[in-house]
Amino acid sequence: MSTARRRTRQRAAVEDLLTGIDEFRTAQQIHALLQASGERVGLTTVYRSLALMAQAGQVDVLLAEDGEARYRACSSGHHHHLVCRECGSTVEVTATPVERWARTIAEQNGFTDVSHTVEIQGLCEACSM
Amino acid sequence: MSTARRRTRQRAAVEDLLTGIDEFRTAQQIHALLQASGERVGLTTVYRSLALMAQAGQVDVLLAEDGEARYRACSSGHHHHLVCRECGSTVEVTATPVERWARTIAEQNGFTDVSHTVEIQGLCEACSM
DNA sequence: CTGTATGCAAACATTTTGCATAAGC
DNA sequence: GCTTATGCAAAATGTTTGCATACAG
Repeated sequence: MSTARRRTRQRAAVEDLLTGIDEFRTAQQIHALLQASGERVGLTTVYRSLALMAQAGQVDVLLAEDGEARYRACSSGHHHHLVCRECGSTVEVTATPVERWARTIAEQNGFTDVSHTVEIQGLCEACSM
Repeated sequence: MSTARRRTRQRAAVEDLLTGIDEFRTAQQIHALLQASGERVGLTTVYRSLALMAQAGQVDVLLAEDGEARYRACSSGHHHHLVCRECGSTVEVTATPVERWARTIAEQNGFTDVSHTVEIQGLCEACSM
């Protein structure tokens, strides 16, 4: 039953790349970056590694408006993102007041088993110049 | 330059169907429902109609975790949704405190031109029984 | 009549899967 | 050596587009 994860070159490559970037990147971008840096990793493997990491909570997944998923290495624990529309750079933020608000609203409407999605988009300082 | 929208049978069919439902539905579901009700409308047209309506603010679009877009006729004006994970039924909510919070957080981090995404998921009363 | 709308089929893009091979433990 | 991981090619999915035809104004 234990997932018995194996440490392979390609898996490590994905992890290493991801920890070196603090912006959200698509699976295909990550694949391209690996190729560019000389690592030979199949696109399939990139997808599979990202899926595993996401499940393990090692990366955060964001669904963009064009339906493409974007990945980023993130601190564990519950948090939300302030993302730059232009360059994809990210600030992790906590939203304690929002958490409370969400729960209250949900309860008032008879909803249970509540979760939520909060995200702020904008232009970061560098990109707004 | 004016878009000169034309009133066609199929366009009306999509609008009518949508106003009769208060749950989020995918384009393909909408297409299937139209077929089932005897209306002959191409899937392409459904997509095109929904895109137009979304642009005009007549429907709200939601991107699900599986990358599928979901549509729903909505009140105009800025609002957010409390959605049932199970049946897709929806309650529109306003989030004034959250708006303020989002703006503040963004400003504190030097972000401008701010927008946000807020959504609450849960199980509605009917589905939690 | 002129130009927008439709619908089919084909194109597209992203992600997933089947299966044989390679490799970790 | 048993089992998981990889990688290619092919499939699956959701959506968009080219183009000839139909129809609204």
